[in-house]
Amino acid sequence: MAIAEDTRERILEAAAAAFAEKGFEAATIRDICQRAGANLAAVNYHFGDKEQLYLELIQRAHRLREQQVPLPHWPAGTPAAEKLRGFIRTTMVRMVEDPAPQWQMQIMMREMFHPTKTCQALVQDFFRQHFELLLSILRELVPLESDEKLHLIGFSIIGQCLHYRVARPVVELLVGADENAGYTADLLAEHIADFSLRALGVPGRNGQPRQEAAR
Amino acid sequence: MAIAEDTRERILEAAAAAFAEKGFEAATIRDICQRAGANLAAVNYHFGDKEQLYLELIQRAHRLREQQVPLPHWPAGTPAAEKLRGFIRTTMVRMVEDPAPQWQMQIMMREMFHPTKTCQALVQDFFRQHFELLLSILRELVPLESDEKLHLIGFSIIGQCLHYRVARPVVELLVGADENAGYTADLLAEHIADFSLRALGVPGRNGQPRQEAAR
DNA sequence: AATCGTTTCATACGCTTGTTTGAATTGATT
DNA sequence: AATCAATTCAAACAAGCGTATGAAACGATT
Repeated sequence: MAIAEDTRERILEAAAAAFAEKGFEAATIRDICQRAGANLAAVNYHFGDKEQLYLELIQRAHRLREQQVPLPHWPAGTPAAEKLRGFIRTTMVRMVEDPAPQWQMQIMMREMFHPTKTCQALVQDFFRQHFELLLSILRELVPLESDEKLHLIGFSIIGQCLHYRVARPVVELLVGADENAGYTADLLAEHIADFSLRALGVPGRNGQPRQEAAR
Repeated sequence: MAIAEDTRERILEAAAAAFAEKGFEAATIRDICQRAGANLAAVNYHFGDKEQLYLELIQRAHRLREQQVPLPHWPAGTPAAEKLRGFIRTTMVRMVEDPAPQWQMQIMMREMFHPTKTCQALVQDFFRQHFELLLSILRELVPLESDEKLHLIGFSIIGQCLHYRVARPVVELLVGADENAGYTADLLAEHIADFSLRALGVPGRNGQPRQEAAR
């Protein structure tokens, strides 16, 4: 019983790594079971089949995301610009950092771009949650813009963040390994926030710095 | 002879579609040959094996890109801001529009994010070319910034563009099918250019419009 | 100590994949 | 009309995949 739960857990761990690395079809049950030190038939016994194993993993990823890197929640009166900075920072931590095993975000991404019917709903509201929060901040920040314009602005911000997850190999190739190594969540988040707030015509933290700032 | 060249060509066409849709491993030779109306063994006969067929396709994509949507070239004295607008517009056309069969960009992308050793070099300088051009424009636009900062700015711009290729399913899901249908290369390019130029502190076309602009 | 439900294991089945092979077909050249 | 290289074809191959099965091993309960 205790042992059973144990191999179940080991399989989930191994599957997480495998699915994140190679995707659903490319990852093989044989590889997963070998990494988990379990028998080939273990997946069938504990989960039924490959797809249900994957489904359970997605649900787990969804749950863990919320616990480990919750979306920020601000006290009333927080300036909208500060909220945007917080939002971007949280997003970047989720994108590039490794506080929890990073297979979670990796799988959510893969699931979004190559959807599996089984868990569309789950992944959908994961992204919708983020987007709605971002929109509410933007509405506060530039109340005069139309909804359509706000959507575009939202994508401009998300696009900047996503780039460092989705195109990381390209980034490293273009700036070199050293500079790439310095791209921490904090550094990137600050740049993206500065860039975006300026684009929105919101003055920087100390009046309007920049020009001449970095060297 | 003439017939042989013909099936060779048909296979290349079919393979382009298949690889772009499903990627290298997921696309099957059987499917490709069926679409091409050729025998299963035709790939082996004309190309040797699956990988060499893929390689030939990448080379072709690389060549065609240059011909069909060349990077813009400006007369001396063109304002840097105008160059940036042109660069972004060209990029967006390559990203979302379908002037040539769009498998070309699709395959280049896939090759970048899931590299195949065989054609790293080819794909690398495809991206490097773009990036260097963008950097040269930015240097002209904000000459006071350091190279590191320029890299970040470059990624902010590319990230915004890439988003509409890489995350298009998410985009459609978040704004609905109607609004998504209105996202032409022109519309998106103009937004991204406005957004980015403002972020760089470069005044818009007519002084400093925006706020109250779109409705 | 014997029993019984739970979990592991080795093995095999059916299917799809990329690749190979040797015969059939074709179309131009002699 | 005969010949011959180039091309097509049906069929088969080994290898890998997800899944299914029935026997073995295990642990708690009687």
